Amino acid sequence: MSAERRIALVRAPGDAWTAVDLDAAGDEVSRTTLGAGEAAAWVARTEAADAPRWILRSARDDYPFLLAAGVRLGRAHDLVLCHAILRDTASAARPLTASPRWVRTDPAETAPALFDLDDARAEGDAVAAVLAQYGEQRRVIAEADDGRLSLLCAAESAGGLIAEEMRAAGLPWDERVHDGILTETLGARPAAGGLPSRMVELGDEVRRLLGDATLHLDSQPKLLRALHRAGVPAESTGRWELAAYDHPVIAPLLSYKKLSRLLSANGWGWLAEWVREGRFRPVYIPGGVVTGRWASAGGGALQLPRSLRPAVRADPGWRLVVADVAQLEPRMLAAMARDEAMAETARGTDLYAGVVASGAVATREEAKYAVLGAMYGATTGDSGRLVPRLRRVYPQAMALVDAAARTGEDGGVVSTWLGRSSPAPSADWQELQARATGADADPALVAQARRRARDWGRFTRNFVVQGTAAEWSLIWLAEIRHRLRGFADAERPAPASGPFARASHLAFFLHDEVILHVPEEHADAAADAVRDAAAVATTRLFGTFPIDVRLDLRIADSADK
DNA sequence: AGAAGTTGCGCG
DNA sequence: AAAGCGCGCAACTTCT
Repeated sequence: MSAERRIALVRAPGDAWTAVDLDAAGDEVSRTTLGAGEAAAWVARTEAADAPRWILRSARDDYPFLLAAGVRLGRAHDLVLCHAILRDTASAARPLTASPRWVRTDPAETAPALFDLDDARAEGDAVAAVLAQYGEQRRVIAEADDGRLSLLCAAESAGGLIAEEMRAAGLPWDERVHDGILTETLGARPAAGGLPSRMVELGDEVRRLLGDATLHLDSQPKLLRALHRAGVPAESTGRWELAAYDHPVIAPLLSYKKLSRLLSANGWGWLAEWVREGRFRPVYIPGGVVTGRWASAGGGALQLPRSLRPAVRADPGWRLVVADVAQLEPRMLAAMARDEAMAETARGTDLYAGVVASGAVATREEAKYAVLGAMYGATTGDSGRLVPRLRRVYPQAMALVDAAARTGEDGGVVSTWLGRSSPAPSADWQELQARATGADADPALVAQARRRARDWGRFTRNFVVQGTAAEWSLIWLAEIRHRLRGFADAERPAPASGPFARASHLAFFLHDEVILHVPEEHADAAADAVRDAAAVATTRLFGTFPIDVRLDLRIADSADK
Protein backbone atom coordinates (compact mmCIF):
# COMPACT_ATOMS: atom_id res chain seq x y z
CA MET A 1 0.00 0.00 0.00
CA SER A 2 2.79 2.38 0.93
CA ALA A 3 4.69 3.49 -2.15
CA GLU A 4 2.11 2.32 -4.62
CA ARG A 5 1.78 4.63 -7.58
CA ARG A 6 -1.80 5.58 -8.38
CA ILE A 7 -2.91 6.71 -11.80
CA ALA A 8 -6.42 7.68 -12.78
CA LEU A 9 -6.95 6.61 -16.36
CA VAL A 10 -9.89 8.36 -17.92
CA ARG A 11 -11.28 7.69 -21.34
CA ALA A 12 -12.96 10.53 -23.17
CA PRO A 13 -15.12 10.30 -26.29
CA GLY A 14 -13.10 9.30 -29.32
CA ASP A 15 -10.77 7.11 -27.30
CA ALA A 16 -8.56 9.94 -26.19
CA TRP A 17 -7.28 9.21 -22.70
CA THR A 18 -6.04 11.26 -19.80
CA ALA A 19 -3.73 9.78 -17.19
CA VAL A 20 -3.46 11.61 -13.87
CA ASP A 21 -0.78 10.75 -11.36
CA LEU A 22 -2.00 11.03 -7.79
CA ASP A 23 -0.03 11.38 -4.58
CA ALA A 24 -0.66 9.39 -1.41
CA ALA A 25 -3.37 11.84 -0.38
CA GLY A 26 -5.11 11.39 -3.70
CA ASP A 27 -4.21 14.83 -5.00
CA GLU A 28 -3.15 15.41 -8.58
CA VAL A 29 0.57 15.43 -9.21
CA SER A 30 0.73 15.53 -12.97
CA ARG A 31 -1.37 14.88 -16.01
CA THR A 32 -0.69 13.25 -19.37
CA THR A 33 -3.00 13.49 -22.35
CA LEU A 34 -2.87 10.53 -24.68
CA GLY A 35 -4.28 10.14 -28.16
CA ALA A 36 -6.08 6.93 -29.07
CA GLY A 37 -3.02 5.75 -30.98
CA GLU A 38 -0.56 6.09 -28.13
CA ALA A 39 -2.62 5.31 -25.04
CA ALA A 40 -2.17 1.53 -25.01
CA ALA A 41 1.60 1.70 -25.45
CA TRP A 42 1.94 4.34 -22.73
CA VAL A 43 -0.11 2.26 -20.32
CA ALA A 44 1.89 -0.87 -21.13
CA ARG A 45 5.19 0.96 -20.47
CA THR A 46 3.93 2.42 -17.22
CA GLU A 47 2.54 -0.90 -16.06
CA ALA A 48 5.82 -2.63 -16.76
CA ALA A 49 7.85 0.08 -15.01
CA ASP A 50 5.79 0.83 -11.89
CA ALA A 51 2.84 -1.60 -11.64
CA PRO A 52 0.56 1.20 -10.45
CA ARG A 53 -2.98 0.89 -9.22
CA TRP A 54 -5.09 2.15 -12.09
CA ILE A 55 -8.19 4.08 -11.15
CA LEU A 56 -10.80 3.36 -13.79
CA ARG A 57 -14.36 4.47 -14.14
CA SER A 58 -15.26 0.92 -15.04
CA ALA A 59 -13.15 -2.01 -16.17
CA ARG A 60 -16.07 -3.20 -18.19
CA ASP A 61 -16.12 -0.03 -20.26
CA ASP A 62 -12.43 0.82 -20.25
CA TYR A 63 -10.46 -2.41 -20.17
CA PRO A 64 -11.50 -4.14 -23.42
CA PHE A 65 -9.79 -1.39 -25.42
CA LEU A 66 -6.52 -2.08 -23.65
CA LEU A 67 -6.87 -5.86 -23.84
CA ALA A 68 -7.54 -5.60 -27.54
CA ALA A 69 -4.21 -3.83 -27.82
CA GLY A 70 -2.53 -6.61 -25.85
CA VAL A 71 -2.18 -4.61 -22.64
CA ARG A 72 -2.94 -6.19 -19.27
CA LEU A 73 -3.30 -4.25 -16.06
CA GLY A 74 -2.06 -5.53 -12.72
CA ARG A 75 -4.14 -3.65 -10.18
CA ALA A 76 -7.14 -1.41 -10.39
CA HIS A 77 -9.74 0.52 -8.48
CA ASP A 78 -13.04 0.23 -10.31
CA LEU A 79 -15.17 3.23 -9.40
CA VAL A 80 -18.46 1.82 -10.64
CA LEU A 81 -18.09 -1.50 -8.83
CA CYS A 82 -16.88 0.12 -5.62
CA HIS A 83 -19.58 2.78 -5.77
CA ALA A 84 -22.22 0.06 -5.42
CA ILE A 85 -20.48 -1.32 -2.34
CA LEU A 86 -19.67 1.96 -0.64
CA ARG A 87 -23.06 3.50 -1.32
CA ASP A 88 -24.91 0.80 0.59
CA THR A 89 -22.46 -0.41 3.19
CA ALA A 90 -23.47 -0.24 6.81
CA SER A 91 -19.79 -0.30 7.78
CA ALA A 92 -19.28 3.37 7.03
CA ALA A 93 -20.32 6.20 9.30
CA ARG A 94 -20.94 8.37 6.27
CA PRO A 95 -21.51 6.14 3.25
CA LEU A 96 -20.99 7.30 -0.28
CA THR A 97 -23.54 9.67 -1.70
CA ALA A 98 -25.42 7.70 -4.31
CA SER A 99 -25.08 9.08 -7.81
CA PRO A 100 -26.68 7.77 -10.99
CA ARG A 101 -23.52 8.78 -12.81
CA TRP A 102 -21.64 5.97 -11.10
CA VAL A 103 -24.22 3.28 -11.54
CA ARG A 104 -23.31 0.52 -13.92
CA THR A 105 -24.78 0.89 -17.36
CA ASP A 106 -27.14 -1.91 -18.20
CA PRO A 107 -25.52 -4.85 -20.01
CA ALA A 108 -28.14 -4.51 -22.73
CA GLU A 109 -27.15 -0.93 -23.41
CA THR A 110 -23.95 -0.34 -25.28
CA ALA A 111 -21.26 2.27 -24.64
CA PRO A 112 -20.93 4.32 -21.45
CA ALA A 113 -23.30 6.91 -22.82
CA LEU A 114 -24.48 8.21 -19.47
CA PHE A 115 -21.15 9.60 -18.51
CA ASP A 116 -20.29 11.09 -21.86
CA LEU A 117 -23.67 12.73 -22.33
CA ASP A 118 -23.37 14.26 -18.93
CA ASP A 119 -19.97 15.65 -19.58
CA ALA A 120 -19.69 16.07 -23.27
CA ARG A 121 -18.61 19.65 -22.70
CA ALA A 122 -15.00 18.97 -21.94
CA GLU A 123 -12.72 16.11 -21.21
CA GLY A 124 -11.52 17.99 -18.16
CA ASP A 125 -14.91 17.54 -16.51
CA ALA A 126 -14.77 13.78 -16.91
CA VAL A 127 -11.34 13.75 -15.31
CA ALA A 128 -12.50 16.00 -12.49
CA ALA A 129 -15.49 13.76 -11.86
CA VAL A 130 -13.28 10.67 -11.66
CA LEU A 131 -10.89 12.35 -9.26
CA ALA A 132 -13.70 13.63 -7.08
CA GLN A 133 -15.40 10.24 -6.94
CA TYR A 134 -12.15 8.50 -6.14
CA GLY A 135 -11.55 10.97 -3.33
CA GLU A 136 -15.00 10.28 -1.92
CA GLN A 137 -14.51 6.54 -2.10
CA ARG A 138 -11.14 6.75 -0.39
CA ARG A 139 -12.70 8.80 2.39
CA VAL A 140 -15.40 6.17 3.01
CA ILE A 141 -12.87 3.34 2.97
CA ALA A 142 -10.48 5.18 5.28
CA GLU A 143 -13.18 6.14 7.76
CA ALA A 144 -14.28 2.53 8.17
CA ASP A 145 -10.61 1.85 8.86
CA ASP A 146 -10.57 -1.82 9.84
CA GLY A 147 -9.28 -2.84 6.44
CA ARG A 148 -12.33 -4.81 5.41
CA LEU A 149 -13.83 -2.36 2.94
CA SER A 150 -10.39 -1.71 1.56
CA LEU A 151 -9.90 -5.43 0.95
CA LEU A 152 -13.38 -5.79 -0.48
CA CYS A 153 -12.91 -2.92 -2.93
CA ALA A 154 -9.53 -4.21 -4.02
CA ALA A 155 -10.93 -7.69 -4.56
CA GLU A 156 -14.02 -6.41 -6.33
CA SER A 157 -11.84 -4.29 -8.63
CA ALA A 158 -9.61 -7.26 -9.38
CA GLY A 159 -12.79 -9.13 -10.26
CA GLY A 160 -13.64 -6.37 -12.71
CA LEU A 161 -10.33 -6.91 -14.49
CA ILE A 162 -10.64 -10.69 -14.37
CA ALA A 163 -14.12 -10.68 -15.87
CA GLU A 164 -12.86 -8.82 -18.93
CA GLU A 165 -9.73 -10.94 -19.17
CA MET A 166 -11.74 -14.15 -19.08
CA ARG A 167 -13.96 -12.84 -21.82
CA ALA A 168 -10.95 -11.86 -23.90
CA ALA A 169 -9.29 -15.22 -23.32
CA GLY A 170 -12.42 -17.35 -23.52
CA LEU A 171 -13.12 -20.88 -22.40
CA PRO A 172 -11.58 -23.38 -24.80
CA TRP A 173 -14.49 -25.17 -26.39
CA ASP A 174 -14.39 -28.08 -28.81
CA GLU A 175 -17.25 -27.64 -31.25
CA ARG A 176 -16.87 -31.18 -32.58
CA VAL A 177 -17.29 -32.67 -29.12
CA HIS A 178 -20.32 -30.46 -28.49
CA ASP A 179 -21.85 -31.46 -31.82
CA GLY A 180 -21.20 -35.11 -31.01
CA ILE A 181 -23.00 -34.83 -27.66
CA LEU A 182 -25.96 -33.14 -29.31
CA THR A 183 -26.22 -35.75 -32.03
CA GLU A 184 -25.90 -38.61 -29.59
CA THR A 185 -28.47 -37.17 -27.19
CA LEU A 186 -30.97 -35.49 -29.50
CA GLY A 187 -30.51 -37.56 -32.63
CA ALA A 188 -29.49 -36.49 -36.08
CA ARG A 189 -29.37 -32.75 -36.60
CA PRO A 190 -32.53 -31.54 -38.33
CA ALA A 191 -32.85 -29.60 -41.53
CA ALA A 192 -33.61 -25.95 -40.80
CA GLY A 193 -36.76 -25.57 -38.73
CA GLY A 194 -37.27 -29.19 -37.79
CA LEU A 195 -36.63 -31.15 -34.62
CA PRO A 196 -33.81 -33.68 -34.23
CA SER A 197 -34.79 -37.31 -34.76
CA ARG A 198 -34.89 -38.52 -31.13
CA MET A 199 -37.15 -35.62 -30.21
CA VAL A 200 -39.46 -36.39 -33.13
CA GLU A 201 -39.73 -40.01 -32.02
CA LEU A 202 -40.31 -39.16 -28.37
CA GLY A 203 -42.83 -36.48 -29.28
CA ASP A 204 -44.78 -38.89 -31.47
CA GLU A 205 -44.83 -41.45 -28.70
CA VAL A 206 -46.11 -38.92 -26.16
CA ARG A 207 -48.85 -37.78 -28.55
CA ARG A 208 -49.83 -41.40 -29.24
CA LEU A 209 -50.01 -42.24 -25.53
CA LEU A 210 -52.07 -39.12 -24.85
CA GLY A 211 -54.34 -39.88 -27.82
CA ASP A 212 -53.83 -36.46 -29.43
CA ALA A 213 -51.99 -36.60 -32.72
CA THR A 214 -51.63 -32.84 -33.11
CA LEU A 215 -50.73 -31.89 -29.53
CA HIS A 216 -48.16 -29.10 -29.22
CA LEU A 217 -45.92 -30.31 -26.40
CA ASP A 218 -44.28 -26.97 -25.73
CA SER A 219 -47.54 -25.34 -24.70
CA GLN A 220 -48.01 -25.76 -20.94
CA PRO A 221 -51.81 -25.33 -20.88
CA LYS A 222 -52.42 -27.63 -23.85
CA LEU A 223 -50.14 -30.31 -22.44
CA LEU A 224 -51.81 -30.08 -19.05
CA ARG A 225 -55.30 -30.48 -20.57
CA ALA A 226 -54.14 -33.48 -22.58
CA LEU A 227 -52.67 -35.05 -19.44
CA HIS A 228 -55.97 -34.53 -17.61
CA ARG A 229 -57.87 -36.21 -20.46
CA ALA A 230 -55.46 -39.15 -20.25
CA GLY A 231 -56.08 -39.53 -16.54
CA VAL A 232 -53.04 -37.71 -15.11
CA PRO A 233 -54.46 -35.05 -12.76
CA ALA A 234 -51.23 -33.06 -12.46
CA GLU A 235 -51.48 -29.41 -11.44
CA SER A 236 -48.42 -28.34 -13.36
CA THR A 237 -46.14 -29.77 -15.99
CA GLY A 238 -43.06 -29.49 -13.79
CA ARG A 239 -40.67 -32.39 -13.71
CA TRP A 240 -41.07 -33.25 -10.01
CA GLU A 241 -44.81 -33.20 -10.15
CA LEU A 242 -45.05 -35.36 -13.26
CA ALA A 243 -42.57 -37.88 -11.88
CA ALA A 244 -45.01 -38.62 -9.06
CA TYR A 245 -47.58 -40.12 -11.44
CA ASP A 246 -47.58 -43.69 -12.63
CA HIS A 247 -48.60 -43.53 -16.27
CA PRO A 248 -46.86 -44.80 -19.42
CA VAL A 249 -46.68 -41.28 -20.88
CA ILE A 250 -44.57 -39.89 -18.02
CA ALA A 251 -41.25 -41.47 -18.96
CA PRO A 252 -41.20 -40.42 -22.64
CA LEU A 253 -42.60 -36.99 -21.73
CA LEU A 254 -39.85 -36.33 -19.19
CA SER A 255 -37.26 -37.49 -21.71
CA TYR A 256 -38.74 -35.20 -24.32
CA LYS A 257 -38.64 -32.25 -21.94
CA LYS A 258 -35.03 -32.91 -21.03
CA LEU A 259 -34.03 -33.05 -24.68
CA SER A 260 -36.11 -30.02 -25.51
CA ARG A 261 -34.29 -28.05 -22.85
CA LEU A 262 -30.87 -29.07 -24.16
CA LEU A 263 -31.82 -28.12 -27.71
CA SER A 264 -33.26 -24.72 -26.88
CA ALA A 265 -30.66 -23.70 -24.29
CA ASN A 266 -27.42 -25.16 -25.65
CA GLY A 267 -28.19 -26.68 -29.05
CA TRP A 268 -26.65 -26.00 -32.42
CA GLY A 269 -28.02 -22.46 -32.39
CA TRP A 270 -26.17 -21.67 -29.16
CA LEU A 271 -22.98 -23.20 -30.54
CA ALA A 272 -23.11 -21.06 -33.66
CA GLU A 273 -23.86 -17.91 -31.72
CA TRP A 274 -21.50 -18.22 -28.76
CA VAL A 275 -18.48 -20.25 -29.80
CA ARG A 276 -15.93 -18.70 -32.16
CA GLU A 277 -12.41 -19.89 -32.91
CA GLY A 278 -12.79 -22.63 -30.32
CA ARG A 279 -13.63 -20.23 -27.51
CA PHE A 280 -16.80 -19.57 -25.52
CA ARG A 281 -16.78 -15.92 -24.52
CA PRO A 282 -19.56 -15.05 -22.12
CA VAL A 283 -20.16 -11.64 -20.56
CA TYR A 284 -19.45 -11.80 -16.85
CA ILE A 285 -20.97 -9.21 -14.54
CA PRO A 286 -18.99 -8.96 -11.29
CA GLY A 287 -21.17 -7.96 -8.39
CA GLY A 288 -24.22 -8.49 -10.59
CA VAL A 289 -26.08 -10.27 -7.79
CA VAL A 290 -27.01 -8.32 -4.62
CA THR A 291 -24.97 -10.70 -2.52
CA GLY A 292 -21.85 -9.90 -4.54
CA ARG A 293 -21.92 -13.03 -6.61
CA TRP A 294 -21.27 -12.62 -10.29
CA ALA A 295 -24.02 -12.67 -12.83
CA SER A 296 -23.70 -13.14 -16.56
CA ALA A 297 -25.41 -11.74 -19.59
CA GLY A 298 -25.71 -13.73 -22.77
CA GLY A 299 -24.67 -17.27 -23.40
CA GLY A 300 -25.99 -18.51 -20.09
CA ALA A 301 -22.42 -18.77 -18.85
CA LEU A 302 -23.39 -19.67 -15.32
CA GLN A 303 -25.87 -22.33 -16.38
CA LEU A 304 -23.80 -24.51 -18.65
CA PRO A 305 -25.25 -28.01 -18.20
CA ARG A 306 -22.83 -30.55 -16.82
CA SER A 307 -23.57 -32.78 -19.78
CA LEU A 308 -21.64 -30.37 -22.01
CA ARG A 309 -18.53 -30.20 -19.89
CA PRO A 310 -16.67 -32.69 -22.09
CA ALA A 311 -16.75 -29.96 -24.75
CA VAL A 312 -14.44 -27.86 -22.59
CA ARG A 313 -11.09 -29.04 -23.97
CA ALA A 314 -7.59 -27.73 -23.56
CA ASP A 315 -5.69 -26.72 -26.70
CA PRO A 316 -2.93 -29.05 -27.89
CA GLY A 317 0.07 -28.59 -25.64
CA TRP A 318 -2.11 -26.96 -22.97
CA ARG A 319 -3.93 -28.30 -19.93
CA LEU A 320 -6.92 -27.40 -17.83
CA VAL A 321 -6.73 -26.98 -14.09
CA VAL A 322 -10.25 -27.57 -12.77
CA ALA A 323 -10.90 -26.76 -9.12
CA ASP A 324 -13.94 -26.31 -6.97
CA VAL A 325 -14.49 -25.79 -3.28
CA ALA A 326 -16.26 -28.47 -1.31
CA GLN A 327 -19.18 -26.94 0.65
CA LEU A 328 -17.89 -23.38 0.65
CA GLU A 329 -20.91 -21.73 2.26
CA PRO A 330 -21.20 -23.78 5.46
CA ARG A 331 -17.45 -23.41 5.94
CA MET A 332 -17.81 -19.64 5.67
CA LEU A 333 -20.63 -19.78 8.19
CA ALA A 334 -18.55 -21.75 10.67
CA ALA A 335 -15.71 -19.25 10.41
CA MET A 336 -17.90 -16.14 10.56
CA ALA A 337 -19.62 -17.44 13.67
CA ARG A 338 -16.31 -18.59 15.15
CA ASP A 339 -18.14 -21.86 15.78
CA GLU A 340 -15.41 -24.26 16.88
CA ALA A 341 -17.71 -27.27 16.79
CA MET A 342 -18.72 -26.61 13.21
CA ALA A 343 -15.13 -25.85 12.23
CA GLU A 344 -14.16 -29.22 13.68
CA THR A 345 -16.91 -30.80 11.60
CA ALA A 346 -15.55 -29.04 8.53
CA ARG A 347 -12.06 -30.45 9.04
CA GLY A 348 -11.54 -32.76 6.10
CA THR A 349 -12.84 -33.11 2.59
CA ASP A 350 -16.50 -33.77 3.26
CA LEU A 351 -18.29 -31.46 5.66
CA TYR A 352 -21.46 -33.52 5.44
CA ALA A 353 -19.64 -36.62 6.62
CA GLY A 354 -18.45 -34.52 9.55
CA VAL A 355 -22.02 -33.58 10.41
CA VAL A 356 -22.92 -37.27 10.49
CA ALA A 357 -19.89 -37.98 12.69
CA SER A 358 -21.05 -35.27 15.10
CA GLY A 359 -24.16 -37.34 15.73
CA ALA A 360 -26.58 -34.61 14.64
CA VAL A 361 -28.07 -36.71 11.82
CA ALA A 362 -27.86 -40.27 10.62
CA THR A 363 -26.93 -40.06 6.93
CA ARG A 364 -24.92 -37.87 4.60
CA GLU A 365 -28.05 -36.97 2.65
CA GLU A 366 -29.77 -35.82 5.82
CA ALA A 367 -26.70 -33.79 6.70
CA LYS A 368 -26.79 -32.08 3.32
CA TYR A 369 -30.43 -31.13 3.53
CA ALA A 370 -30.11 -30.04 7.13
CA VAL A 371 -27.17 -27.75 6.34
CA LEU A 372 -28.79 -26.30 3.25
CA GLY A 373 -32.04 -25.87 5.16
CA ALA A 374 -30.20 -23.99 7.89
CA MET A 375 -28.69 -21.53 5.43
CA TYR A 376 -31.82 -21.13 3.31
CA GLY A 377 -34.30 -20.98 6.16
CA ALA A 378 -36.26 -24.15 5.55
CA THR A 379 -39.17 -24.52 7.94
CA THR A 380 -41.18 -27.39 6.53
CA GLY A 381 -40.51 -30.73 4.92
CA ASP A 382 -37.69 -33.06 5.80
CA SER A 383 -35.14 -30.29 5.53
CA GLY A 384 -37.01 -28.07 7.97
CA ARG A 385 -37.45 -30.96 10.36
CA LEU A 386 -33.69 -31.57 10.49
CA VAL A 387 -32.60 -27.98 11.13
CA PRO A 388 -33.32 -28.01 14.90
CA ARG A 389 -30.88 -30.87 15.34
CA LEU A 390 -28.16 -28.65 13.90
CA ARG A 391 -29.15 -25.92 16.30
CA ARG A 392 -28.23 -28.17 19.21
CA VAL A 393 -24.83 -29.18 17.83
CA TYR A 394 -23.76 -25.86 16.28
CA PRO A 395 -25.46 -23.20 18.40
CA GLN A 396 -23.06 -20.41 17.44
CA ALA A 397 -23.34 -20.89 13.70
CA MET A 398 -27.10 -21.21 13.90
CA ALA A 399 -27.32 -18.12 16.08
CA LEU A 400 -25.58 -16.13 13.35
CA VAL A 401 -28.01 -17.08 10.56
CA ASP A 402 -31.00 -16.88 12.88
CA ALA A 403 -29.99 -13.35 13.88
CA ALA A 404 -29.60 -12.38 10.22
CA ALA A 405 -33.09 -13.68 9.54
CA ARG A 406 -34.55 -11.77 12.47
CA THR A 407 -32.89 -8.56 11.33
CA GLY A 408 -34.42 -9.00 7.91
CA GLU A 409 -37.86 -9.77 9.27
CA ASP A 410 -37.66 -6.53 11.26
CA GLY A 411 -36.78 -4.57 8.14
CA GLY A 412 -33.09 -4.16 8.98
CA VAL A 413 -29.92 -4.43 6.94
CA VAL A 414 -27.35 -7.22 7.24
CA SER A 415 -23.77 -7.31 5.99
CA THR A 416 -21.24 -9.80 4.75
CA TRP A 417 -17.96 -10.41 6.53
CA LEU A 418 -16.19 -7.66 4.56
CA GLY A 419 -19.09 -5.23 4.68
CA ARG A 420 -21.27 -5.56 1.64
CA SER A 421 -24.74 -4.75 2.93
CA SER A 422 -28.12 -6.06 1.93
CA PRO A 423 -30.58 -3.67 0.33
CA ALA A 424 -33.33 -2.25 2.50
CA PRO A 425 -36.70 -3.89 1.89
CA SER A 426 -38.87 -2.17 -0.69
CA ALA A 427 -41.23 0.67 0.13
CA ASP A 428 -44.10 -1.76 -0.60
CA TRP A 429 -42.77 -4.17 1.96
CA GLN A 430 -42.36 -1.50 4.62
CA GLU A 431 -45.79 -0.09 3.99
CA LEU A 432 -47.35 -3.54 4.29
CA GLN A 433 -45.61 -4.13 7.62
CA ALA A 434 -46.72 -0.72 8.89
CA ARG A 435 -50.33 -1.33 7.92
CA ALA A 436 -50.28 -4.74 9.57
CA THR A 437 -49.09 -3.44 12.94
CA GLY A 438 -52.22 -1.39 13.61
CA ALA A 439 -54.45 -2.73 16.38
CA ASP A 440 -57.42 -3.01 14.04
CA ALA A 441 -55.47 -4.58 11.14
CA ASP A 442 -57.28 -7.17 9.06
CA PRO A 443 -56.08 -10.65 10.11
CA ALA A 444 -55.57 -11.58 6.46
CA LEU A 445 -53.35 -8.54 6.03
CA VAL A 446 -51.42 -9.42 9.18
CA ALA A 447 -50.87 -12.95 7.88
CA GLN A 448 -49.70 -11.63 4.53
CA ALA A 449 -47.31 -9.18 6.19
CA ARG A 450 -45.97 -11.94 8.38
CA ARG A 451 -45.36 -14.10 5.32
CA ARG A 452 -43.56 -11.33 3.48
CA ALA A 453 -41.48 -10.61 6.58
CA ARG A 454 -40.39 -14.23 6.76
CA ASP A 455 -39.62 -14.21 3.03
CA TRP A 456 -37.30 -11.26 3.54
CA GLY A 457 -35.80 -12.92 6.60
CA ARG A 458 -34.85 -15.94 4.51
CA PHE A 459 -33.19 -13.59 2.05
CA THR A 460 -31.10 -11.80 4.70
CA ARG A 461 -30.31 -15.14 6.38
CA ASN A 462 -28.81 -16.41 3.16
CA PHE A 463 -27.30 -13.05 2.21
CA VAL A 464 -24.61 -13.08 4.89
CA VAL A 465 -23.47 -16.58 3.97
CA GLN A 466 -23.75 -16.40 0.20
CA GLY A 467 -22.17 -12.94 0.20
CA THR A 468 -19.23 -13.93 2.35
CA ALA A 469 -18.67 -16.99 0.18
CA ALA A 470 -18.60 -14.65 -2.81
CA GLU A 471 -15.92 -12.60 -1.05
CA TRP A 472 -13.79 -15.65 -0.40
CA SER A 473 -14.11 -16.63 -4.05
CA LEU A 474 -13.21 -13.15 -5.21
CA ILE A 475 -10.00 -13.15 -3.19
CA TRP A 476 -9.26 -16.67 -4.41
CA LEU A 477 -9.64 -15.50 -8.01
CA ALA A 478 -7.50 -12.42 -7.48
CA GLU A 479 -4.76 -14.44 -5.81
CA ILE A 480 -4.80 -17.04 -8.58
CA ARG A 481 -4.49 -14.31 -11.18
CA HIS A 482 -1.70 -12.64 -9.27
CA ARG A 483 0.29 -15.89 -9.28
CA LEU A 484 -0.37 -16.70 -12.93
CA ARG A 485 0.97 -13.32 -13.96
CA GLY A 486 4.39 -14.42 -12.80
CA PHE A 487 4.44 -17.42 -15.13
CA ALA A 488 6.60 -17.44 -18.25
CA ASP A 489 4.94 -17.41 -21.65
CA ALA A 490 4.01 -20.68 -23.29
CA GLU A 491 6.58 -22.53 -25.36
CA ARG A 492 3.75 -23.30 -27.71
CA PRO A 493 1.09 -20.62 -28.32
CA ALA A 494 -2.58 -21.53 -28.23
CA PRO A 495 -4.26 -21.45 -31.63
CA ALA A 496 -6.66 -18.71 -30.54
CA SER A 497 -5.28 -15.21 -30.93
CA GLY A 498 -5.47 -12.39 -28.41
CA PRO A 499 -3.66 -11.24 -25.29
CA PHE A 500 -3.68 -14.73 -23.74
CA ALA A 501 -2.41 -16.76 -26.68
CA ARG A 502 0.79 -17.47 -24.76
CA ALA A 503 -0.21 -16.73 -21.20
CA SER A 504 -1.57 -18.98 -18.46
CA HIS A 505 -5.01 -17.65 -17.75
CA LEU A 506 -8.26 -18.03 -15.86
CA ALA A 507 -10.82 -19.38 -18.31
CA PHE A 508 -13.98 -19.84 -16.28
CA PHE A 509 -15.47 -18.95 -12.91
CA LEU A 510 -18.69 -20.17 -11.38
CA HIS A 511 -19.30 -19.10 -7.76
CA ASP A 512 -16.99 -21.67 -6.15
CA GLU A 513 -15.26 -23.22 -9.13
CA VAL A 514 -12.49 -22.14 -11.50
CA ILE A 515 -11.05 -23.49 -14.71
CA LEU A 516 -7.54 -22.43 -15.74
CA HIS A 517 -6.08 -22.93 -19.18
CA VAL A 518 -2.32 -23.24 -18.98
CA PRO A 519 0.63 -24.44 -21.05
CA GLU A 520 1.32 -28.02 -20.00
CA GLU A 521 4.79 -27.14 -18.71
CA HIS A 522 3.08 -24.90 -16.10
CA ALA A 523 0.20 -27.18 -15.14
CA ASP A 524 1.64 -28.39 -11.84
CA ALA A 525 2.70 -24.92 -10.81
CA ALA A 526 -0.75 -23.59 -11.75
CA ALA A 527 -2.40 -26.23 -9.58
CA ASP A 528 -0.16 -25.17 -6.69
CA ALA A 529 -1.11 -21.57 -7.35
CA VAL A 530 -4.79 -22.45 -7.08
CA ARG A 531 -4.21 -24.22 -3.76
CA ASP A 532 -1.99 -21.47 -2.37
CA ALA A 533 -4.53 -18.85 -3.42
CA ALA A 534 -7.26 -20.68 -1.54
CA ALA A 535 -5.18 -20.78 1.62
CA VAL A 536 -4.45 -17.06 1.30
CA ALA A 537 -8.13 -16.25 0.77
CA THR A 538 -9.04 -18.09 3.96
CA THR A 539 -6.36 -16.33 5.97
CA ARG A 540 -7.21 -12.90 4.57
CA LEU A 541 -10.78 -13.30 5.71
CA PHE A 542 -10.50 -15.19 8.96
CA GLY A 543 -6.93 -14.80 10.17
CA THR A 544 -5.88 -17.66 12.38
CA PHE A 545 -9.35 -19.11 12.97
CA PRO A 546 -8.89 -22.78 12.07
CA ILE A 547 -11.33 -23.26 9.23
CA ASP A 548 -10.48 -25.86 6.62
CA VAL A 549 -11.45 -24.93 3.04
CA ARG A 550 -10.90 -27.97 0.85
CA LEU A 551 -10.56 -28.01 -2.92
CA ASP A 552 -11.35 -30.74 -5.37
CA LEU A 553 -8.66 -30.14 -7.98
CA ARG A 554 -7.49 -31.93 -11.07
CA ILE A 555 -5.30 -31.33 -14.08
CA ALA A 556 -6.95 -32.64 -17.23
CA ASP A 557 -7.48 -32.19 -20.94
CA SER A 558 -11.22 -31.97 -20.46
CA ALA A 559 -13.43 -30.38 -17.82
CA ASP A 560 -15.52 -33.53 -17.75
CA LYS A 561 -15.70 -35.29 -14.40
C1' DA B 1 -47.51 -6.39 -33.12
C1' DG B 2 -44.82 -5.91 -29.32
C1' DA B 3 -44.30 -5.54 -24.21
C1' DA B 4 -44.84 -7.73 -19.96
C1' DG B 5 -45.63 -11.57 -17.16
C1' DT B 6 -45.42 -16.70 -16.30
C1' DT B 7 -43.52 -21.25 -16.32
C1' DG B 8 -39.95 -24.44 -16.31
C1' DC B 9 -35.26 -25.79 -15.91
C1' DG B 10 -30.19 -25.19 -16.10
C1' DC B 11 -26.31 -23.65 -12.61
C1' DG B 12 -24.18 -22.67 -7.62
C1' DA C 1 -37.24 -37.96 -3.04
C1' DA C 2 -36.54 -33.75 -0.15
C1' DA C 3 -39.55 -27.13 -1.25
C1' DG C 4 -35.55 -23.52 1.93
C1' DC C 5 -31.50 -18.94 -1.09
C1' DG C 6 -29.38 -16.58 -5.42
C1' DC C 7 -29.43 -16.22 -10.65
C1' DG C 8 -30.41 -16.29 -16.74
C1' DC C 9 -32.76 -17.78 -20.56
C1' DA C 10 -36.28 -19.61 -23.84
C1' DA C 11 -40.78 -20.35 -24.93
C1' DC C 12 -45.29 -19.59 -24.02
C1' DT C 13 -49.50 -16.80 -22.70
C1' DT C 14 -51.68 -12.59 -21.62
C1' DC C 15 -51.97 -7.71 -21.67
C1' DT C 16 -51.86 -3.23 -24.06
